[in-house]
Amino acid sequence: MAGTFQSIRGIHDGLPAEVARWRHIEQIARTTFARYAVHEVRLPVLEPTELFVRSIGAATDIVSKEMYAFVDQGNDHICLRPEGTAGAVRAYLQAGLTRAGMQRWYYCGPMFRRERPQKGRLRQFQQIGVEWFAAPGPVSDVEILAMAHAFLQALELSDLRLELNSLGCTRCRPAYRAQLVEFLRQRAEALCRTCHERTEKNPMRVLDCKEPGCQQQLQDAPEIIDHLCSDCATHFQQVRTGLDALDIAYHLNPRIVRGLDYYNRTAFEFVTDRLGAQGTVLAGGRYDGLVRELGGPDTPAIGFAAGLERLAMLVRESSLPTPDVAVVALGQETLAWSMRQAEYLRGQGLAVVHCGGGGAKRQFKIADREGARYALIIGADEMRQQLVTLRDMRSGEQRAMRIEELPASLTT
RNA sequence: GUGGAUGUAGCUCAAUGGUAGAGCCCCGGUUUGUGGUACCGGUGGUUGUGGGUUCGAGUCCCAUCAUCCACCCCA
Repeated sequence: MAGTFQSIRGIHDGLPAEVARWRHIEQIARTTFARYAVHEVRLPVLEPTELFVRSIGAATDIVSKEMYAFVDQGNDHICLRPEGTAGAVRAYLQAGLTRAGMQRWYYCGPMFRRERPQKGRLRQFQQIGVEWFAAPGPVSDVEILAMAHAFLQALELSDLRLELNSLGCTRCRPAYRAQLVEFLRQRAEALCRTCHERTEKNPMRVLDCKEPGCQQQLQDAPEIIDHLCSDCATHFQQVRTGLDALDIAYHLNPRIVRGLDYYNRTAFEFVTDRLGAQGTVLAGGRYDGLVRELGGPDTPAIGFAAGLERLAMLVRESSLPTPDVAVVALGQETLAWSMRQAEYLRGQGLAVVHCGGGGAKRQFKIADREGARYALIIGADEMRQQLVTLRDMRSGEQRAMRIEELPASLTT
């Protein structure tokens, strides 16, 4: 269509068929999360830019080149949120909830990252996110994983696998990191160009490089799992024991690296092979240091985010609800009365469309296309007798009745 | 940000450099009170956009925009 407006690149419309799928997923999230006593929050889409610089990390791709950040008319530096966790922590602190005990939150809403679009990657996308604050022990890790698992199960998503890792903490990670960098530098010759950059910027990323040549070099690379401090090792072991107790299968993947700086200890991803290169459908982990980093007290926390559009690509076709009744008004003089009957039925809780009057054939075609279960035929004859004719659009059976009888006669 | 593929009717797609077509959808008719089948007819296009080459461009060239796929990154 030349000359018409187009949505911004990578920002798509949610049309009815797609939204039906989203609603289905959201509804399952709500019912699943409710069983874990998790409560919904609705947080701003606009946040101070600095919030993400401080939380996600200035060096990350998200902050350094993907944020929709701008200066507004009042000279404030604000941005469209690229993810949900930082805003949730900000709200948690702003509301003074640090002494209110464990907070279990979920949210659903749009996030924004200015990336190159591709399958499963949009510039505006929706996340269903969960954040638990003041959630210290491995029990929280296990339970939030169990909840994510239950959510995906309820969606009847098959061939998803859970990959699990521990990223260590500020005590054990630096030493490991130094050891890894040392290892990588020794092999720098054999590594690809991007891995050279990663060695300096984010060495753990080198581990999941897709170059076969790099992977070959990395076979005996040191893995964080083997270098956890005793607290982290114990924590991780307890998480694994808990998952086993709940019969939740997982693969240890020592090479999972969470992209955002604030993660520590437990990191996890639910992954599918059905989505091409963007196979992570739900991912998260522990971020014990973030609340403090943003000015609050030491507060252990854990969370995850699921990509709504990615989930929607995996969920089987969901159909739009169709009307119960389509009103066919025959003859100009019946129009007003027919609209009153339609309103009456809507008042009785039925979904009703009016076919707009005019030719009978045209209106029945509309009733058919709308997928209405019944047609309600109102002609001059019916109106004179204060009756309506109900036609079953599948069987073709018709029956005249008073409008008040109609709702009860549909119950089958 | 890098690379590759693709843009023709609402949709899916045709058209050796020589008058832009089909199927589906839509609208109408055969049936002025009966849909989903059938038959008949009809609407609908600056060929994504802007340049260039040519007597002539949907077709060749350049640029640009968008979509898709991959890298990168991530949900």
